[in-house]
Amino acid sequence: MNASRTARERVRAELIREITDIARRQLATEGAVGLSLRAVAREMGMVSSAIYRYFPSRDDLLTALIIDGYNALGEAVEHADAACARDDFAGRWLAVCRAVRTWALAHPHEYALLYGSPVPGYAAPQDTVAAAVRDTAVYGRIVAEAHRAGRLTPPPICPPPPAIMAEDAEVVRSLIPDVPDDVVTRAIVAWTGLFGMVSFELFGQFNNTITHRAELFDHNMTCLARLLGLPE
Amino acid sequence: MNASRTARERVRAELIREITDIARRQLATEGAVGLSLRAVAREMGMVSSAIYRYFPSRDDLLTALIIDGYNALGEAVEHADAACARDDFAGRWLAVCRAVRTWALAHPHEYALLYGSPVPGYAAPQDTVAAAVRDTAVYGRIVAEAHRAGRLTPPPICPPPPAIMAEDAEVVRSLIPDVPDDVVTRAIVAWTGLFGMVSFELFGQFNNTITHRAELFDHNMTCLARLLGLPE
DNA sequence: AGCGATTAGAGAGCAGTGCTCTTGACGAAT
DNA sequence: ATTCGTCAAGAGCACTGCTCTCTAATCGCT
Repeated sequence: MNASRTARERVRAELIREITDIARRQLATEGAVGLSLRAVAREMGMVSSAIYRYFPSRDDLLTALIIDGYNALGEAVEHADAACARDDFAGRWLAVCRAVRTWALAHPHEYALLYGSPVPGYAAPQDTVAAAVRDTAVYGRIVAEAHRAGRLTPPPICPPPPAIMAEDAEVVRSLIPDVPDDVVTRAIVAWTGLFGMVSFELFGQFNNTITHRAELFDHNMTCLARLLGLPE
Repeated sequence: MNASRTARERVRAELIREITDIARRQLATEGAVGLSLRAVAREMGMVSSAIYRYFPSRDDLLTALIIDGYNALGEAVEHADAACARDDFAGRWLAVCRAVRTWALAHPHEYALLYGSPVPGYAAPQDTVAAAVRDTAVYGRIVAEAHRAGRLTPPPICPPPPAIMAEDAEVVRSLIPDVPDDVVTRAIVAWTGLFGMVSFELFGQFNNTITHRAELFDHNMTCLARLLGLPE
């Protein structure tokens, strides 16, 4: 009985996989608003209403794609970090930044789904936040390890963070353990700077303006690394 | 004859204004994807097809809203800058940053239209880029004036910008005149950092994580100002 | 003042969407 | 062998952007 149940479950899981695959392909070509359940069904040779057996609504399909996207980006970031020497903290940071940019350029619509304007009326369920921190954790680990190794020497240019932010830092601390508050705030500056840069490039803010984007990206990420206090 | 022509033109302009007003209100409540020409027509007591006399397509209406948005943001930024002492460059930068954030929080959907994921299949026409640089010009002016006044003393932490970027800097130079390349690249770091921060807050990346957002924002913008080399 | 040309609005209609409900068939457990 | 839950299918609702045709009003000019 158990075997038969899993047989049914298996074909069900296979169908869900196929649906998300087709949906991801559609997302890549048409974007999030062009994602159509009917089109997915058509491509599968199903009738549209049958899809609702597997995803109760379009938003649920979007949620699945979002989680997949966070995991794909997280994986790319983890690989980039793993390929570096552990004590080359600046190199790890730059590798992580490049991995984010490369993945985003390769999957622009998925990136937009993760870091672009939220789809109105769509509230990201709690499932997504777990996947969302995957890449952030990598990069928090780099900062934390650099700090622990005594290799974090931030230039004395930032004002001390307001005391009120200690609580927030508390929440963030699970991602960047055992670092002082001012390291946390600098890390947030670098973090938002990274994604601000990638988003600007991807969302067209550099059009007609900046052409040597890879070079500028590397340079700016290095500036942020210095602000963070990463060595070299 | 001129008067009568303008009579017709006037009612036409009035209707266009009314359409964009209703559309903007709809945008504010429903978001860009919820913007419906039929709903606008319904609210105006018109039939849907009549709208097409004024906006040949939904994208054209969106374009009008985008241009209006850039101008509204630009105006807010200009006002914030104008309220500061001309030689208080750090104060002007922070005021501009706050103006962007305040405007974005007050008009989240419009901000998303300007700086969020681009609507797929929608290519921003050239008209929008002219309006888009309005706020950027303000902020480039602050940096340029600080540099000209000899008040720009960037900390020696950034590597020199790659020579290849000189051409890009050339293009940007109209917005930040008469500054060396490394000032331009630092300015881009600060610029992307500002919008990266605002976008993260608005697009939900700080949810369940950072609560004292105004304080963190001010602090981080000050860090970026120091990186830029703005005094005080 | 009146006539021809231009413009505005109304309505029907097409193709597409997300989603719901009902119907009939199949396979598994009793 | 029969009951029961699952599944695909189809019809249908309300909505979208957009195009067409037709009518009525308005404007410019003689």
